Amino acid sequence: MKQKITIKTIAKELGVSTSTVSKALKDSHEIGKETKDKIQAFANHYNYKPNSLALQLRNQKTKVIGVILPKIVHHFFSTVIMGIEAYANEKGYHIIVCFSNENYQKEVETLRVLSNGSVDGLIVSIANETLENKDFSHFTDLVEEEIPLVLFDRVVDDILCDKIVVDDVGAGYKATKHLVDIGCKRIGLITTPDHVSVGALRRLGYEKALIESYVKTDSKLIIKIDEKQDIKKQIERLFEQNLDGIFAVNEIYAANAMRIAKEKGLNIPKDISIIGFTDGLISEYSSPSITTIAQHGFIMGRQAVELLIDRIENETEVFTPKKIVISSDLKLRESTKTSS
Amino acid sequence: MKQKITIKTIAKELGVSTSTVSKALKDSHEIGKETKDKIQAFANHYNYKPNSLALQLRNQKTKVIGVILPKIVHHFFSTVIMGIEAYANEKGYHIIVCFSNENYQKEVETLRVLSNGSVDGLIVSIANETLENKDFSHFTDLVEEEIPLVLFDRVVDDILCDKIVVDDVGAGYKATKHLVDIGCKRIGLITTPDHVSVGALRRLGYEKALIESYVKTDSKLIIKIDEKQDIKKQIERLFEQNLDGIFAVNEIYAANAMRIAKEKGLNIPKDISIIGFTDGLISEYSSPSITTIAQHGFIMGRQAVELLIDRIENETEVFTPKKIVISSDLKLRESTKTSS
DNA sequence: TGTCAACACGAAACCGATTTCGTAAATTTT
DNA sequence: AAAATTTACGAAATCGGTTTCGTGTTGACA
Repeated sequence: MKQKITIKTIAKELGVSTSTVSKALKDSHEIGKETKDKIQAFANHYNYKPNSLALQLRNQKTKVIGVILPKIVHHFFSTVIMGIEAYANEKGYHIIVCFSNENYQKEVETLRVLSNGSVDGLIVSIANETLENKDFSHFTDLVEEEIPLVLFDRVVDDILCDKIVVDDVGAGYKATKHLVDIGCKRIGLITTPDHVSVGALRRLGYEKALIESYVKTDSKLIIKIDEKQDIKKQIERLFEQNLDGIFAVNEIYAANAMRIAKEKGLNIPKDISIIGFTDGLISEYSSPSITTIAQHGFIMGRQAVELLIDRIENETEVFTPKKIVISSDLKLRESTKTSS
Repeated sequence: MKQKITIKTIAKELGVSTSTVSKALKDSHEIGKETKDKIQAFANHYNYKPNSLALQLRNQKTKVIGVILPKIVHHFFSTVIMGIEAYANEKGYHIIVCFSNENYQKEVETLRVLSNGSVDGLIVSIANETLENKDFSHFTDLVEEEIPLVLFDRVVDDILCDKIVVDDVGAGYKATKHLVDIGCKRIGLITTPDHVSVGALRRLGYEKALIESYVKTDSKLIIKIDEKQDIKKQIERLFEQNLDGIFAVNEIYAANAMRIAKEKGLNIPKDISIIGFTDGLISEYSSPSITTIAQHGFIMGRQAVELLIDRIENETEVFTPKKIVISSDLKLRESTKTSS
């Protein structure tokens, strides 16, 4: 890189002190008009830009927010990023995005690297592996250091910090209830292993809806996907059961289920109704398009960063962790019957 | 945030100088074993982490790469990010991701903010608006300052820097040629306005394939989508023509085309074959699944960052801009006939 | 016992800014 | 004309590290 022009360069070149340059560039009244003009013209001509590292060091704040996501090739998470970035920018912050790739070690490492002054605060959605092995000390350490932290979507109660979550129970309930309402009697659930909290919560909603509607729950109708194995094969086993409705806790599962149903010659939605989760492009563009729970990722991201910036800028307040629940809507499309 | 523990704190607490602490923590031979142990134990106990801003300032490098994308809720771009992040991490770099949202002003602003020392180099895919109004001075300024810059996918020749592109002409040719080969006679093209270079290039490939196969090109078969208006309506107009094949320059256009074809009662692929671009989830999960040009975003990202880090770490070399062309493959699926 | 090297550590400069405080010169006040 | 005040600028500290260059204390050797 070319030798950057600094305040020192300008000072030497114009035969003044660095303090004079600094003040002149800030249009301070302390500096005479002539000197000011001279300095400003010079700086302008050579396209001087103050070194942000120096400023960050001096001001003890970076105006940068760290974001750690389990993955990015995923409609929900990329939508959340958009929400975060939009509001962050509005407030003069930038975001540095990292990915844990659902990997515990990488999450620990990334957290370590980002928590050494590079960022003013962090927004994180926890990696699956971490949720599985239940070791959250890297997060509690962070809380200990009082580094502002907001968790979203995948959260755990043990970590004392602000949280933004979807009303997963409510969403699971809404979806299942709708299936019941349109006349489904045997509703399958395609979910994640129990350690993924969102999956477990959505299942709770599913069960609640069934119980409330006096529909028998049947563990044979519930299938927990192990993502390390072939997803489609696992879902196929669900179709050995007699089904007239499916609630899948994400888009991919729903799309897979739909494909299998078609392969089996079932008509969607006449023979079987399907509801997914996450209102992504698959749901929108597949045919039939998939009725789904819309998660409002953009709003979640925005809320998360709003909360975080509030923490960063109002440190003085006593700390009482907030938990914001974002409600989610059922978006009716073609994969569900319109009524019984 | 809690008062961070610094080298100064440790020095004062243990009654030594900061230089001693610094050296002790680096296990320098200059420091006696006893002192070293004492300092290391103390630092360890209080979980001392060197302030990265201070180091970056001193070393005059940040080990951070800035990435500016037009959008993120997009399979191709998020895949590219993965590729960038993976290799960057391997090399000890972090990435700070920003979005132009296809907006010229935001691109200028973001570039300005990132080029003041926060990053060692930049990877950018140019915003549509910028391509349209053809003002690239914010990029040429960057080149002027000799800040390492790599452009990918959406590039322009006027900017003298490294570039990673897809072989868009070749890809367009491949797709169209395949349609011809399976017997399509009237092949529609759904593309972008001309200022989007990738769209224009893919069209070139399309035309080349047709000419080569002695198929008449017909401008009525080519439709340029204005994304500010309703996409589906625009594509519907294409169906007023007699068609037996469609090449769409992205997934969304292809999915829309497929939906319209279905609505018109056409059988895919019997009545009409469709090929898309970008191997995203839509192509994979729609039914029929869409034959598509796979862009290898991960590889592109990786190549881009490889090139960039090479530039960053070997500044001494004379600068001759490289242009790497990533070839793309046709991924056959269900939306095209298997043969004529 | 004087000399020299090795050892263990500290002072100070540096990275690029900001900001407080001090001060010479100019101007105003009395 | 002496005193007070304003003007216009510079010196130096600071942010949190690293690194070069001393330097005082040992111990070994002649």
